[in-house]
Amino acid sequence: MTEHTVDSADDESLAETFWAVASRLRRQTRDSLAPWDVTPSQSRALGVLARHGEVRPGTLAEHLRIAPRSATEVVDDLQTRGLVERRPDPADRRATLVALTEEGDRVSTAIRAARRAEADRFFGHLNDTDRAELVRILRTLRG
Amino acid sequence: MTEHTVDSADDESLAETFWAVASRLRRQTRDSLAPWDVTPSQSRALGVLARHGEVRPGTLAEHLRIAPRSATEVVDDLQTRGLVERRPDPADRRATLVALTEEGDRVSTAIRAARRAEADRFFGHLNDTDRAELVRILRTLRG
DNA sequence: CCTCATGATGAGGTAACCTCAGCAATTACC
DNA sequence: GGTAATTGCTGAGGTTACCTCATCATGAGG
Repeated sequence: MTEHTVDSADDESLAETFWAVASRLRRQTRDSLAPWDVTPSQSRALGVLARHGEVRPGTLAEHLRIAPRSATEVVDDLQTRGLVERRPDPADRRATLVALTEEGDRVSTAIRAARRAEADRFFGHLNDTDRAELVRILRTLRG
Repeated sequence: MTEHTVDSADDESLAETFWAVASRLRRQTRDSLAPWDVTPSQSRALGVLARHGEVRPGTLAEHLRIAPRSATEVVDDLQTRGLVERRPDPADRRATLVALTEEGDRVSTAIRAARRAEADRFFGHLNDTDRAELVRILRTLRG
């Protein structure tokens, strides 16, 4: 009875295995983000902002591949935490621009480092070849 | 402006790519399950029941790698849909056994086929070698 | 029997999405 | 230059899939 009681090799294989990995990664990510009180989806948004500078919510949504309405939500959360601010888009008065605050910038840098460390820990069990293979295959699947 | 505006190669790479794939797969799975009005997590539970026969909620939880309380929930849902039934465990009067009903059995068989087809469609872009590689690597990561 | 562990579930909560409806500003077209 | 359609954002409200904590019954060991 010491056995793990986890579906293993007998299984629906690919999809099932994929999800098992996904949920392990999700938990680990959540934990590694805990020090900043930032959720995974918020951290993804911070990443986009750090990479692209100020963007409109709709653009953010495209980058994150979520519905525009959902981006509004993430921005709301980040704003209450003081990590981003909204300002009017001078080019279109319907639109808003979302930008990192100074603290948002600091936090996003810290998180970037932490995420890198975490990814190393998670994917570090793989040797370089396997890691490269994995990226390549996943890129194919991403579509 | 026809461009996809999607973070591509410039990226946090592995983890990000992984999640992009995950969400594509999630959507597709959801859609492919629609004909039976069954959610992904329910279908996973059905799969376990089909493979292992009647089990206690707690055991189901272990197989699905979720908290026991959450298994109760999935079982509730499946029960309202008439796909599983609960019966007392003759060996322990605290416990309950969850088993597929006849319809649950039929549905789970159908779903198994559909999921296989769907997985083929999704992972079918890969050649056999890549598919094998992917399984192997994911198994390493699953822990 | 008395205590402690275990199995299930009620209560209540969270993250991360979604759709649909509505308002405001812009653009397209005659 | 005036109406019509479109675009950008957000309120309202919903869903899925989880979670923890508390409770209650039963079981197992001393």
